[in-house]
Amino acid sequence: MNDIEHDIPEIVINRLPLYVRTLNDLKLLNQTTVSSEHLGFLLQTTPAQIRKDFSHFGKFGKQGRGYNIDFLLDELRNILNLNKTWNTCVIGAGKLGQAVINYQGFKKEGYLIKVAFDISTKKLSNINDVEVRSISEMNQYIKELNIKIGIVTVPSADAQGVIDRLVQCGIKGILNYAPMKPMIPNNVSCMNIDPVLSLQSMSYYLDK
Amino acid sequence: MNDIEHDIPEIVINRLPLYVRTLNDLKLLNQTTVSSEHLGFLLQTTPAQIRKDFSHFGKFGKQGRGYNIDFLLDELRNILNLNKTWNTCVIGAGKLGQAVINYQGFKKEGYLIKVAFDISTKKLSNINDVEVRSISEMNQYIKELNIKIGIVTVPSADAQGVIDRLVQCGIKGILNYAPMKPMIPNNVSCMNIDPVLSLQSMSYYLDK
DNA sequence: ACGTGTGAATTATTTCACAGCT
DNA sequence: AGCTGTGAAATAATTCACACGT
Repeated sequence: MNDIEHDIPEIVINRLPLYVRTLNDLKLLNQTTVSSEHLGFLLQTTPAQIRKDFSHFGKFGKQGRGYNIDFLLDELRNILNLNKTWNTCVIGAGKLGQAVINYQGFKKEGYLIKVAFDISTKKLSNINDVEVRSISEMNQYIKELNIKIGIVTVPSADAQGVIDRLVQCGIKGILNYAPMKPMIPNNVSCMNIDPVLSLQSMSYYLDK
Repeated sequence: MNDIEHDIPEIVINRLPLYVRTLNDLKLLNQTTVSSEHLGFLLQTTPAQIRKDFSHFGKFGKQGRGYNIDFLLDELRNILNLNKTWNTCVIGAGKLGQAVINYQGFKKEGYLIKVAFDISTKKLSNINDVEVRSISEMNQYIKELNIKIGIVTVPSADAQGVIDRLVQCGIKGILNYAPMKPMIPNNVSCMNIDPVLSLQSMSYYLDK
């Protein structure tokens, strides 16, 4: 390959955040360099895979010396567009939505929950400093607050409708907590979080 | 292939719960049969993949007629060991742990949270009818209550220690909410839930 | 001597395409 | 006519292995 690589496999993209996370950990331990061997050990993967993954984007290492952690981190964060903050909103202010809003892990990584929406006008209030607005005001808020990511925490039956509206509002990414597979246009990306599916996959192995 | 197939790819196992979920949805709509074509449409995958996935386990369909939903569901649920309930425990009774305990989706699918553990003796009490016990009593409770799955909701720094203890207590499956990749012996299975990783992968596509 | 970057080889996964049953 | 189950073919992903720079 020569310069800029096109159409990188999704499976590779999905591993990059793991590298970022582990490099952050190493940095906190005052490490300055790391080899693909060591990174592979920490992530229980092969050095070859790590080097191959990086090779899609450029040459980040030094032969005989490994990778400079600060440099590699910055490169990976740039590739993933993490060197900026992203404005998000939560749709569904029930128990799950409240838990998501109260979770501090998003903000820590630059994903800011700017507003929440719910159909019920009863629970219009604040959750952990996040205003809860009527779902009818979605379009206005998403545009005014430059929100690019929607976090869906409504019941399964309502999720497709909510997602359709989000897409119409110009949302570019959806994190879907509803246990269903939404239909999404292919200029919008979507990741699904369903711990029950994980438990069910796991159950296959539990009797072995 | 002939009778019982060995060593089925994990990627296949991970898709089975999606089929189960969708078949349940169809059942609620009073459908009695489904083709791989239709199931593929609902899950945005190819009919060939679905048929190939099933073929690892047997012949569940009828040529020219598709699959009987009740029959297929029962077969898939048996393969995944879902036709029973699983006892679980939650380790970490902080905000995240409380949210997990309050989430009704686990019980609905047969994953029963029988007890929670925490180091802090201050918060020893009940969360949604689930007793919170000291982490020092873990071994005793896991054995007495026949708990096979541990749901880890402690901070990242404590997770490996907790997981090591769970493994020593004979736990067979771990659902890990801590944002780290634990070291696990290979007779124990582990699935990780980290919504931040999903957002970070998604961010790659948001500028495209 | 160490460890990256990368073509080539290997292995895994998906898709094709069609014989055969209902 | 419709649709499964499955070998064969095609594509994708991983791993090997080594030339080469530090």
